[in-house]
Amino acid sequence: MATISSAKPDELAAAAFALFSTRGIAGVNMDEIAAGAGVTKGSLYWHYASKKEVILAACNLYYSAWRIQIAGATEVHERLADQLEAAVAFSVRSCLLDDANRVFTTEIVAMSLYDADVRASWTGFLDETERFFLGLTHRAVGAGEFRCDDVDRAVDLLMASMEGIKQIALFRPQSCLPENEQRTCRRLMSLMGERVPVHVPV
Amino acid sequence: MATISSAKPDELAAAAFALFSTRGIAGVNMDEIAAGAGVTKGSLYWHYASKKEVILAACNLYYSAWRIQIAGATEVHERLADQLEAAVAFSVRSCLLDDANRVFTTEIVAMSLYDADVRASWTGFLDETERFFLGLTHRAVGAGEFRCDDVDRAVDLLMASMEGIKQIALFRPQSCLPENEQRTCRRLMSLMGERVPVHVPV
DNA sequence: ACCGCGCCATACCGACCGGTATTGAGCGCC
DNA sequence: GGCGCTCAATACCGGTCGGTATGGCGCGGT
Repeated sequence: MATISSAKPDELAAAAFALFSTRGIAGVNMDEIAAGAGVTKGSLYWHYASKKEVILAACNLYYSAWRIQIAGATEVHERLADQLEAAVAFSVRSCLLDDANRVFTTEIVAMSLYDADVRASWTGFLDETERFFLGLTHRAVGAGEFRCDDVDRAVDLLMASMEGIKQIALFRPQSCLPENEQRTCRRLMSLMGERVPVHVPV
Repeated sequence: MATISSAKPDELAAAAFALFSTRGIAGVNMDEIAAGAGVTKGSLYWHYASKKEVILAACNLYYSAWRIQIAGATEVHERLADQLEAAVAFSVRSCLLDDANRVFTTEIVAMSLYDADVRASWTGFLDETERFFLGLTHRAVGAGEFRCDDVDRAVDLLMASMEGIKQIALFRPQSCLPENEQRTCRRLMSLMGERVPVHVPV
């Protein structure tokens, strides 16, 4: 058979992420993760030394997916203001509609309360997200496409609001309805600043 | 001895809350909860049928403490705008500085992912909190002390931001510094609307 | 004096789970 | 063919924890 083997750890991490994001981290044991990838626990422990390593690998998988998705959602737009709006819309959608996202991130946050490694991992992701929005907003403002008096304040509030929205959506299912999703996007954008209307030459 | 006994369940719940809020719900077992109240597990199970009942009792204790604290923080002010500002300041402070608050609520939110009873309990608390801020803001606006075009939007964003701030503070210790705490309060208030200056007769 | 009952302690069960020890199958290499 | 490496499967250990069974102790009622 001679499996190339280099992809196996990723396969295992993917199986772990799939289970974690539906049944939670504590709700899944190592036997089930192994079974999800078609192997047994003995093999799983050959690739990862502990459950925590599996969790951190699943985190990295999540971060990679996020990078790809938000890049795909924004890069289709030419104008920077549109990119910013698309990035916010993508984030809101994933907060409100993506149950896997909510389950996984909530568990990771809870785990960060006690585990410094997991906390460091998530801190890195938060930093990356913040840099993304800061950079995009600054560029949109610099290009004269968006008006925002205090970009740092705006992005800070945006980040907090999005985390809060994701959390509260668990308790307010009606906030996940399409019309409320759009309203949430508008509210978040109005919190950021306002678009500069395109100058249409006559 | 003949202990009055009526206070015992609350004592047990208080011991449970103290442990939950420092070491998490999953990190505390029934023996430790009982020991924290000076009894053994047998007694604990005489008062509560399951660990979940203990958890829900600890939740109710938390809600009661919140009611008392936020009432105490606001009622010292005469003007409604001041009350609103004090309520926001209290919430921010408890989000940023109160580790027990963060640990307990994060665990409850994570538990709500899978347990409908816990979720219902926390939903009730969120509703209560929202009603509190909606009512206070509406009254402040009605009394002409505060200007806010869309109270529903403002309170929605406020609730989301506060939950997000509490969560993100775990990963950004510097946001808990006093100067950043005040800045956060100002940002949240600016998100709500603006105070109407007191009319000082000359 | 006796009983019932509220309250508590002791001892224990059974299930679960992370992690390990051990063995073996396939494969490249000499 | 024999050796050694990689990777996988089986069985098992040690410990934890929620929950239960059972018995005891003191008090109030009669």
